Amino acid sequence: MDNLMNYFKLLSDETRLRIMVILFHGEFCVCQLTGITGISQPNVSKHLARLRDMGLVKDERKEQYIFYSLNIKDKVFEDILIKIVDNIDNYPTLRLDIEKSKGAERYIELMEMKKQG
Amino acid sequence: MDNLMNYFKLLSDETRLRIMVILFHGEFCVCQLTGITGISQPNVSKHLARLRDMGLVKDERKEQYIFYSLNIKDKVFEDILIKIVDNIDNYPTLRLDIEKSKGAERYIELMEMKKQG
DNA sequence: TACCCATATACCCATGTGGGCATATGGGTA
DNA sequence: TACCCATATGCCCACATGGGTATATGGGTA
Repeated sequence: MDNLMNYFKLLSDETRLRIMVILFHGEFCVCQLTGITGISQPNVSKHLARLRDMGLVKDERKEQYIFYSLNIKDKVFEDILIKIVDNIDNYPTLRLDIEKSKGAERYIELMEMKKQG
Repeated sequence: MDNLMNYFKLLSDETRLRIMVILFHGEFCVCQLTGITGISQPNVSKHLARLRDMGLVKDERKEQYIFYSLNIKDKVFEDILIKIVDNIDNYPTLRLDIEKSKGAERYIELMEMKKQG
């Protein structure tokens, strides 16, 4: 039951709920998640760390970026997430995040452009 | 989305999670919930009040006892609860609560006996 | 009215939490 | 080696939360 409660605690925070739902739709790096959500980079990182420590998310470095993706083993928790995603139209913020996530390469391009000045 | 987050926050607390799962199986008064769970009466009352304020639970007085029952209108939330109950065997504490709830009249009888000395 | 009893509330404490900001880390490259 | 940059972490603050104990409330009954 502790696990179950921890899942709910994780989803009870807006930042984490948004991150989880975005990651449900693909893998994204920190700068993309920051761009999509408008949440500060340290904040995104901190919540990702919590999700990773809970084993719900895994990370993989690709060149200079670290990509996160879901890593859910608990069937009940997975079904809960699916339930949310299936009803995404009820949750405008989540819906908008998903829309923006479709153009998420943009946030990496912005990083590259910034480097080249 | 705020509602969704509130649902998760409610379920992230052990006391409330247990109460919700018990109420899923019937209606019970405060003293029964106290007896089933072993949680103190003020604590049970406080959490019931929060659940009532969220509109997830309703109360009805019957003689000297106040019975609480579920009052869930949100389909997503209802499905989440069902998901938990369907997998109750994964959660020993919840399972034990349900077992004890089957003999919950006992806790009312104890109250009556106490009155008569 | 006065009392009883099931339930609700007030107050206190210790603890957990999220966010902002500054800064550390560490892999890649020159 | 030294530097750059994406990401991670530390520290701080304000605030919410949960539980315990004591007490208030309010419906029923005499």
